[in-house]
Amino acid sequence: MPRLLVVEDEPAVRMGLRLSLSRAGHQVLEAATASEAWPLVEQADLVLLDWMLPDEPGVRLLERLRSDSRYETLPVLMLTARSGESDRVEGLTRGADDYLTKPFSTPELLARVQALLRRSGRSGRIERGALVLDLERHQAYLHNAPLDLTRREFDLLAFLARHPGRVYTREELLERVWGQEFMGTARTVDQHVAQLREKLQENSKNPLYLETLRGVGYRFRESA
Amino acid sequence: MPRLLVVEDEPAVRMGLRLSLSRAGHQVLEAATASEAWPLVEQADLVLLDWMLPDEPGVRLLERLRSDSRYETLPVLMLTARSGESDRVEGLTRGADDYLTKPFSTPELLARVQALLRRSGRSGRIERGALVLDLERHQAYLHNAPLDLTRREFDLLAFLARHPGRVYTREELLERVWGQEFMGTARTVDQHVAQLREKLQENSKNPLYLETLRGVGYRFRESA
DNA sequence: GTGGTGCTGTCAGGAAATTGTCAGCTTAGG
DNA sequence: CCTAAGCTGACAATTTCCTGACAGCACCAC
Repeated sequence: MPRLLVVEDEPAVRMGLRLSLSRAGHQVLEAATASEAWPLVEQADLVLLDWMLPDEPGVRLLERLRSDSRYETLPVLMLTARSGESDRVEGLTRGADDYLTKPFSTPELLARVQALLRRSGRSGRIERGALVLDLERHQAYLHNAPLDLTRREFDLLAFLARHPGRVYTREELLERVWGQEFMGTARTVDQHVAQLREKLQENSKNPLYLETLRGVGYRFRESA
Repeated sequence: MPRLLVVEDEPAVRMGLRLSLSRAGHQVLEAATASEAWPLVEQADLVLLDWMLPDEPGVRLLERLRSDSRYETLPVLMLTARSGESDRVEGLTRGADDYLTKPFSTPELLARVQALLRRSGRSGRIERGALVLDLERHQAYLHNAPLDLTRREFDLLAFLARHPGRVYTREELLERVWGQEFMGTARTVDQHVAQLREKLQENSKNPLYLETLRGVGYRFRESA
């Protein structure tokens, strides 16, 4: 399920967006300001960004995103109350992927969101070599054969596969995949990695996908 | 273990922060004033900075940090009792990375601290000539070829490479890389330096990266 | 120079830490 | 009540880490 980050200071507008988007099957993260938004960006598949924010202009945040290699390709949909052509041009030249002028209709919003997600390839499909993860269906495929993964297994694999090469400690994984409320041991992660490795038919000593970094954590192998 | 520097003059608030943060697995350094804080900054991975301090405004300290090349990228989380928008804007424009308005909840505090630490660790890429350290991937490269470093080796190298030219005694290195709880010999450092030198293919007599300062300690060679 | 002194480089074995794996317990859902 | 998933503790297999010993070198005094 794609995660959308709504950055909008007006509570009423934000709620409206949340309702429309979550009803359409998206997961919605919210921020009222640019500074609130920044830490959440990492988890987002698409950002809906208001032009005017209390702390800094939306375009400034947009610039920061574009200058960060991690977010270069993250789709950003600008929202604005103004309908002036100049803003539109400015937003797009600064790196916004699309543009929506308030007030806008819900179908139009959803259509553009869908289009952007599809375009960015984040619509819920991660492909890493012979491994394909369909996030919408919660279904993994290996060499085009469906894999029978449990929820945790799938979530863990999807999380790691989202950022190949990046190492995550067990604690980070517990927090991000299990959730902050999880109160168990870090070794739980190992167990699920082992389970995944078996289903992915890989050897822990010579892994195709899930690498162990002794003393650090796990990472999804970078193919290139 | 990340080290957080709490700069806050109210003893009660400071204690609260210390408890919350240390319980979350962070190491906490404390300062009641800006002048107390300054010498501790060097040891910190993140600074939690109160807006108002007895000797000088927090933003002034923030400015000093930002104008020092060593601390340009050090994450700073501003704390303030005021909820006024102007302060928020001022703090962020002057270089704070995030912002928290008192009173704040512990989960929110921890979440923001986590996010900042993650971010600062990720953006970290240290390049020193043919040697590249990718902190995000926990992977070192020499002439673009990946190096197989253990955790300690990588941590030690990363620490030294972070401040080229600066000498560290064995005791300092043990404290910063191994942690305060380490109770061993200082010679342990030598062993790891030797290990690193071998993997970096360098001669201890004519080192490219890791220099010995007899009677003092080690330092990463300044290329320029 | 020469010799002494202290510091550093190096080696190898044992200690310690980390991870893989297994089996069993608990829980949620049907 | 049954099944599957999730989690944990225990143990084994590795790997990493650390230490003590010794050799070698730099620096100093003479």
